[in-house]
Amino acid sequence: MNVFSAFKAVLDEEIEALVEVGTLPAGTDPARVSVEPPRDPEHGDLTTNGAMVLAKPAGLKPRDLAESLAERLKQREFVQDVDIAGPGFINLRLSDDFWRARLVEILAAGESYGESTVGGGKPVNIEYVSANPTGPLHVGHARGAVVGDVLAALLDKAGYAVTREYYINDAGGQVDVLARSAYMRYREALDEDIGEIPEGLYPGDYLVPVGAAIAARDGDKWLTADEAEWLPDFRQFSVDAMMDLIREDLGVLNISHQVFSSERALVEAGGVDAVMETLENDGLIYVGTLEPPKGKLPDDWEERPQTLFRASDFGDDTDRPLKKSDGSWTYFASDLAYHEDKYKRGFPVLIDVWGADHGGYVKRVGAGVKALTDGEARIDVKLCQMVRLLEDGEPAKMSKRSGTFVTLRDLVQAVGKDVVRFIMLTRKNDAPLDFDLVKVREQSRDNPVFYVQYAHARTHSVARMAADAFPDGDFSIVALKGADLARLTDSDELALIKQLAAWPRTVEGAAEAHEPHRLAFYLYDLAAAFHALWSKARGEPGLRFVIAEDEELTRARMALVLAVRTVVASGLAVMGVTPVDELRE
RNA sequence: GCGCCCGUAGCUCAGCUGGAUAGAGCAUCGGCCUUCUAAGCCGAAUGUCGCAGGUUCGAAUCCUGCCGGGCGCGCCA
Repeated sequence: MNVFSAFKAVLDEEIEALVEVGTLPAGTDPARVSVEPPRDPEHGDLTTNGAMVLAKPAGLKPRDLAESLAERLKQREFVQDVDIAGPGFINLRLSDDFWRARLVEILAAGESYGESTVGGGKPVNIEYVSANPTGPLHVGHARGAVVGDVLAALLDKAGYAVTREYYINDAGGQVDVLARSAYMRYREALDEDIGEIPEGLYPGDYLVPVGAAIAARDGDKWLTADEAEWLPDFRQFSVDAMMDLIREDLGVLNISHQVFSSERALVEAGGVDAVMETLENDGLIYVGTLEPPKGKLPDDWEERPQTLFRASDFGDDTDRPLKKSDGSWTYFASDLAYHEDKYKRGFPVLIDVWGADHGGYVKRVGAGVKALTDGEARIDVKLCQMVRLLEDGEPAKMSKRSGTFVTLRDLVQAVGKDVVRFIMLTRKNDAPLDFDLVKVREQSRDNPVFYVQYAHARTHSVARMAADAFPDGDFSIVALKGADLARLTDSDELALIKQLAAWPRTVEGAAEAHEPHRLAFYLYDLAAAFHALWSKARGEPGLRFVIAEDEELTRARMALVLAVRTVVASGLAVMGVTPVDELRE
């Protein structure tokens, strides 16, 4: 239950009632009215701006309208207290029993707590990673991979029908380079001395087994053949091999896409031609000459007419080329076809996760999607900034030979899947991220992964204490749902419950905003509150979770502890991080 | 030159789509271990939310213009 939207519904009923009695005019629209947690908990549990938002169109003073609403809200179930503050905020305080009932709800729901139906089963396509199939994934890809994957899980939890997709860029020139590079390795596998891999080809030794595999399959039949004969075959073979490699890389992060779309397949099936024809018929394609970019002119600039898409009619800064000088489609052309294809496959919401270096591309794709779907589809591009690898504050110098980069696999091997997944979400996607390989192994509050895991482990530690203190006690979740929760009376205990009850709202908010990093911040704050309560008992032994002489009180507090465990586990599950039961070695 | 992103405490960053007195970690200072794991907790101090206008009952948040940083800028993907 999202407490805030639940009470928004209550408020809407009262607004409607005021319309019926004539206090508010007919047609009053409560859409802009919000119910949220106040910034200062002293103000209550919930606050609404309703009186301020609705007063003006109704010709009322905000505080007068607030009075009318407050009178009605006071009558509602669970509302303990209502007051009006500042320019017209209505602050609600809910009964302690209402909050205690959230614990039962949490324990009953288990890890599914926080699931929501706001998505309404709406299909969402999220495309992420989509690295060129020319080699293993590196650290930069890891961020987009995690952001995309967790956003997908988040949307799923919020009730959307999510499809995880990977676009294989296998139609451009770079896969020909890949094929030629594999050919070198093929010759090498047949005992030819190839020397250094020539400039412009991929030197990585991950292509050695590819060359060897082709040699094993085909023998020396390609050695004397012209490039035109062997290239398509080598290209397909090595792209497939690279995609296997990439799938394995993603596997170490526990990421798997449901759909892999091939650019080449799209082009060969005539998908691009079809879309271009559509645009042509709509009068959105013409041959023209673009202005050279102002300021720094490219060295080889020469004016020439091009086939252009009228992107500037749809919000882009300029029109965009669709054909290369050799007559083949530009990447943009096939990307238009690809996005239209996604829309036609039934996705009104498209999310793309890209590296920030592709930022200049966002507008033109948005323009294309707008043109091709009559503005029906919504596209949101999440740009991921750089990841800086550090070692204790200094730029990391993880073993890298010249010409290679730190691979995703190296990173996961160094710190583990869970750490990579968590750390990648400790910043907004559009903020640069420092990933300190030393710090993430520290066991301190400075390391959010540890801190949150410690909270989860501590719930188990406390449970062991309880079992020791009451060898015959039943502290199972089923039993604890029946605990006498009225024994939870400390203000910090109740504050912690309220924080737990904010989880469904956090899920919905993060999902709607497409901001998975909010989960990491929520969990960190929740962990801090739990640790604080635990520590408070150090000074006040009566607050300890386990009270040896009072089993019923212990049971009530264990219900709270298990609820904390449940919500932390629920959050980590969305993040794809495995919770630990114990940290001590 | 143009576009996009960013500018919040000494440092690193949040700020829940416009709400009340702007928050957290690190660092600094002061407390707290015969312990439910001090791998931590509590408290103090810290601000021209880059600058200037505007919209609004209300702006770190939206609009405009500057300043500063990053990324990108026709036939790479």
